[in-house]
Amino acid sequence: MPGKTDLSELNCSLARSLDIVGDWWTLLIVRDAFLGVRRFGDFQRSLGIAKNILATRLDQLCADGILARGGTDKRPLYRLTDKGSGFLPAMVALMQWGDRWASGNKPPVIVTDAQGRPVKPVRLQGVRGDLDAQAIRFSPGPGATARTRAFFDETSSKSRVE
Amino acid sequence: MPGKTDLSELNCSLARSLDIVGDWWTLLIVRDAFLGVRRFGDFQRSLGIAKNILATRLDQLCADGILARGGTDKRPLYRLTDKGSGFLPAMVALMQWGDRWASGNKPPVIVTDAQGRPVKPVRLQGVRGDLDAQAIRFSPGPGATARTRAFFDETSSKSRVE
DNA sequence: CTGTATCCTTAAAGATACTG
DNA sequence: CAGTATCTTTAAGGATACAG
Repeated sequence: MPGKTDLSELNCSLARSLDIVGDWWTLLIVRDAFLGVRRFGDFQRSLGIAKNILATRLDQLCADGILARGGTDKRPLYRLTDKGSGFLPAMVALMQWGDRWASGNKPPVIVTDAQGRPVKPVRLQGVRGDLDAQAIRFSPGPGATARTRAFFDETSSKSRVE
Repeated sequence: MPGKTDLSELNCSLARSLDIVGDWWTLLIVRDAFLGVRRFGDFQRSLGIAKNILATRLDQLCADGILARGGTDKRPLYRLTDKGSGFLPAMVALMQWGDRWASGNKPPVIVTDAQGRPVKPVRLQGVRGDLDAQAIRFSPGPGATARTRAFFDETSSKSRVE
């Protein structure tokens, strides 16, 4: 993977997320953190990840403010920050998509509320209710670059022709 | 990246999702597809990706049933299938997380309904309303392996002690 | 237990040239 | 326009040994 693409250049919210949390191990570590894993060794055994890899990921996750170190210096605890906890909807949406579309088997993990009642499938909601892919639109936002605006102009003009 | 970790082994819904859609280019291609991009060349220019890389990703996305080829053989169109469209909640949740936590700038892309009304932040919903990270629980599902069950036993017993 | 420090290996990105 | 075919490079994973 030479010269790993600099996604931050792409001026895209998705790319910015992926830049932080968009590799396999990182996401899986976050998942484990949601499941209650706190210790270095527990992450390691749970994931079967090499120790040096885990160490760099944990460092990065702390640097990015997704995990915070607690406990003692010799025996740290890693726990989710608010930023990390805020990732829950995205993570569950990802899991649900996998359950729905990428699995012959039944889900290995069930997400419920504290009383064991099911969590509903994550949906997009507008002011008048649920929205699906046909019901939504994308448009250049306040942070859009000229390039992004040009992209939207071009894309929408094309869709008119097709 | 020698011997790219086989996530499917992990028996995790998240891992299964990541196995399919969990690399940078793939996600970004899917994003572009949601934005209305349909042509090989448009993907290429939009993403600045090498043609050989794009070709393999597009092939894989078709093989995985996320995109489907239309148009002519000489001039294919790539459009989202239902499986691909079903990824929308996850993608928007990822974008929203990036907007909220990984961005000093304002979002470059705004998601709205067809009337231009805003899409609400994606939230987890239980039977009684919104749920946050403290309000949810994970438990072994019907597809859980013995290993997964053991993991849950151990994790929950530890959290009692801490 | 929680890491560091090395070394090795290789999958995969990128560039480029070529084809129908 | 939409790829295929090579070739080269290199970032990053894995293993292992060692340290506080």
